[in-house]
Amino acid sequence: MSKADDSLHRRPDLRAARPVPSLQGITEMAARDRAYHDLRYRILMGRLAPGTTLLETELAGLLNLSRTPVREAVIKLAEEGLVEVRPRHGVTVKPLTVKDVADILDIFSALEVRAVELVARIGLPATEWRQLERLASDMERETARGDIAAWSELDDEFHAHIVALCGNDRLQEALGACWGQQYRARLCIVPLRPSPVQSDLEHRGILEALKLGDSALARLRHQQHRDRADAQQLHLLKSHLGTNGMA
Amino acid sequence: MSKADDSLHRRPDLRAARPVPSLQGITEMAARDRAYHDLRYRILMGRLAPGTTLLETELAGLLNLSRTPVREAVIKLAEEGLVEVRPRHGVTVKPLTVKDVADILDIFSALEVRAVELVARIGLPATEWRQLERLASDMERETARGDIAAWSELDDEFHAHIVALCGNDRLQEALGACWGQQYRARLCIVPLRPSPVQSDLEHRGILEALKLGDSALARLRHQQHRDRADAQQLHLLKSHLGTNGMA
DNA sequence: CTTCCAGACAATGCATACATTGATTCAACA
DNA sequence: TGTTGAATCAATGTATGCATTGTCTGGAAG
Repeated sequence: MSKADDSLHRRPDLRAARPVPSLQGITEMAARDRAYHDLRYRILMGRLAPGTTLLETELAGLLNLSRTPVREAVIKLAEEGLVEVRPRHGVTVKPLTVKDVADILDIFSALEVRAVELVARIGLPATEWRQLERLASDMERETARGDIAAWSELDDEFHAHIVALCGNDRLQEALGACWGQQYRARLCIVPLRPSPVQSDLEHRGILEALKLGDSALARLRHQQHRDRADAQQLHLLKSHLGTNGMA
Repeated sequence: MSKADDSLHRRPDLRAARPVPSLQGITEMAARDRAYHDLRYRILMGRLAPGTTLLETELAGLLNLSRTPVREAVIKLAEEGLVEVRPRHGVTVKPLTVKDVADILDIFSALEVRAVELVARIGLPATEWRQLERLASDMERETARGDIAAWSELDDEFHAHIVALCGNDRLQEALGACWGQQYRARLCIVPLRPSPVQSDLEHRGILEALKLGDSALARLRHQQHRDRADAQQLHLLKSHLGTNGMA
């Protein structure tokens, strides 16, 4: 049995829940994964703009690899919904329409609400609860300072941390995939966001429900949190970008 | 624009929601997809028993293909959770533990409830409603006749049909993946199932809520339906198979 | 007898070669 | 001038070859 296997079930693995781009230690990975992470990173960060079309050969050249691992990476990205492969036209970085984001958020929301419900049912270890409290406080501090970007990072971490405790690896992984898809949309509305006072309040409410172990309450509160936050996100997207494709 | 593209948004595509194994027209597919569908079929139908381990080369020989398309198919199956690849030990058909099934059903349930809610919100076209009514009636007939297998098929179709109307392709696709994963578990408890009178009643209730366009009611009823049905399925699995891996 | 090390072997991961097939262009005919 | 057809070309999908690397076995030493 490998080390990776048993470590998987001891501490919550944040990376699985938070596929926020990161390229550390990318050199020691297999070529296929390097290609995957590299391309994903470029797409999510906007360095590969939506609509960009490249041939498999060009991608291989770009990454200094042969077509085989690049191809496998591209297939994975396509299944994840980040690119589209049209058999003789190359792979295109998918633009996200508002409808796309709405669809993604629908899935994301349904899954995350369930995850929170599960966490409440399992019960939140004291250590984790303290960590989450700390994150909530940090967010409130950033709200006060008006640093929305920092707040947003912490928000990601907060949600991911809860999800990582749900005990359902598949659920966590599915959420990771959704996360990646909505990341670009999230990025581009960060500067437009109003002060997240309401979210901070709701986070406290969710934490309280989790601490109580009241799964129905946690479920309800998180559902409301997401409904409101998603509606806001969609509203911002719609009003500032029209309904066409975008980053 | 290709034919497949616009047809996708006209009529509900049941295949996407119902990845029930089927191998028709498999000869005219690309090798990669042939490999994928063929292997998936064999796994889901139990012709490749859980625990079976094969080398890439052996699989290629089995399907009369080279390693490349087989490899891509295997990667897809692995992402879907049906097989596990251990780098120098071959690919193993994953056994499903009760915990696995519980995890899968958790996701499935969360997503399907959301899908039903969406359908209620969108509104159910009269044509579709009539189709669903017909399916419900057919199920009731099978219940009366005591043909659980036939009932189960219809139940699949009923659920898939509703999901296909939710207007969220990604959601539908995600449900398809879950479906595949729980299929084996479902298969092996079919003969153990009690008469599904309760499900028939609940189906009527869901249809009613859908007809009314009451999304909250639809959501509630479907949630209850799934909770009960899933619990029953898990109970049957647990009591008749122990907690170890199985088909 | 058990454990550790070294060497051989074989499966995979990557690279590359090849064939298929669809797109594009140019020309001819209506 | 517009449309249709064929021919060429190039990108992908598949096959195969090669090198890396992990595993397993056998032997020796503690």
